[in-house]
Amino acid sequence: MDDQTRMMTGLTGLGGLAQADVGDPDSVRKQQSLGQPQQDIGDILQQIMAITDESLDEAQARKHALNCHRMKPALFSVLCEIKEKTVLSIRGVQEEDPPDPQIMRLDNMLLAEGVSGPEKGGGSAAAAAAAAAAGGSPTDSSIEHSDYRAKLAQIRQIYHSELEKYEQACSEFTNHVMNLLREQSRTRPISPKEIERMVAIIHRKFSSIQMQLKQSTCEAVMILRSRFLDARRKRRNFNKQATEVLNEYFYSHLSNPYPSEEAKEELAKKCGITVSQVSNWFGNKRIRYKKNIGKFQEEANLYAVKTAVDAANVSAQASQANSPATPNSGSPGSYSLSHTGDTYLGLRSLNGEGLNIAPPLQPQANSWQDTTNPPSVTSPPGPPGSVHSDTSN
DNA sequence: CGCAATGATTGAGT
DNA sequence: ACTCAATCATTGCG
Repeated sequence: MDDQTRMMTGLTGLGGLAQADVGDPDSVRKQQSLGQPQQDIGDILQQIMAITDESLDEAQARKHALNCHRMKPALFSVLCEIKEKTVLSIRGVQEEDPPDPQIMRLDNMLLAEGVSGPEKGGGSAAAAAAAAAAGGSPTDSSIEHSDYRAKLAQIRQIYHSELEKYEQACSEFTNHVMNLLREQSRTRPISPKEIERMVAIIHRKFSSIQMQLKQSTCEAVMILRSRFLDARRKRRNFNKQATEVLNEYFYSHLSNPYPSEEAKEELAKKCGITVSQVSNWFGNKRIRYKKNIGKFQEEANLYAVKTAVDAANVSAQASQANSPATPNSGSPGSYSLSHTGDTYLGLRSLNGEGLNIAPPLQPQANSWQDTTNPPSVTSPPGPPGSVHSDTSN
């Protein structure tokens, strides 16, 4: 619209034949037959109104006539001239097309979920991770697994077919517009740049539609995930052996039950769970132990005995190998032998598995539970004392 | 079914 | 980044 008005004003300002013949047909009529302006205007209106009723052939004929009009080249050059003056303002409008961060986020997520990536690649990886996190029976999880995969595949299929549809529609529409513009470029100057710009506009419109598709696909995947893979829903108790290993470590480091990263990895490997599961376990254990020490008394004693026996076995073997070695042998843990509650009997060789990488012992007994825990009423003599007394026999 | 146990998550604090 | 504390959601037992 803006272009058109500019052209018109430009034409009227030029004067001469070009204006009279082509730019303003009304004035032509005025010049030729001033006597009957009313009727001429009526004619023109009639023609304009009739345009929509014309058949395609008639329209083509009219177009052809216009293209062959003797003044057409003149009009064209005038239009070019006008364009020359206005082209700068057009140029300023374009640009600004960095990859939309939101669409990138969606793309990344779809890729990560295996919806938009290569077949089955990401999906199985995510599912495998979920299975590992579940840590439960493999048969059970693999059933859910395939269920999840089937649903994911369904989503993927819908996504792809929709995407294809959009892309097809987009290219069809773009082609249509380009043809239209090319056709029009015979009568008015349209640079390839402008066609490009128009195409970019169309693509932007379509990509916003595409983003909606991606967004809803993401939502669907999220729902599916929460339905199938939410760890809370799929919680499995750790197996007995794993719990035992974790408890052994916990009670043998009772004064400082904070396994280092290495220790966590070791424990994770031994238990067949992930490091973060080990962290979770220790977090839960610490808080629950602290909350009700009395309740865990029995457990603590049990593991104290267990560890003591293990340690005794190990030390027996060790003393066979190098008998003169002192029991303490300068280990930082050994000084707390008396009453820290840690490392019963000061023997930290825990199964000889290399788990003795625990952080340095704290001189104060169980300082980790001192924060909000007033000497609990429920805990009789405190765990360390009883642990020690039990094992020392 | 109710309940305790338990693994995971979340939000605040450091 | 890690821990704590509270909480959620599930499991397993009586």
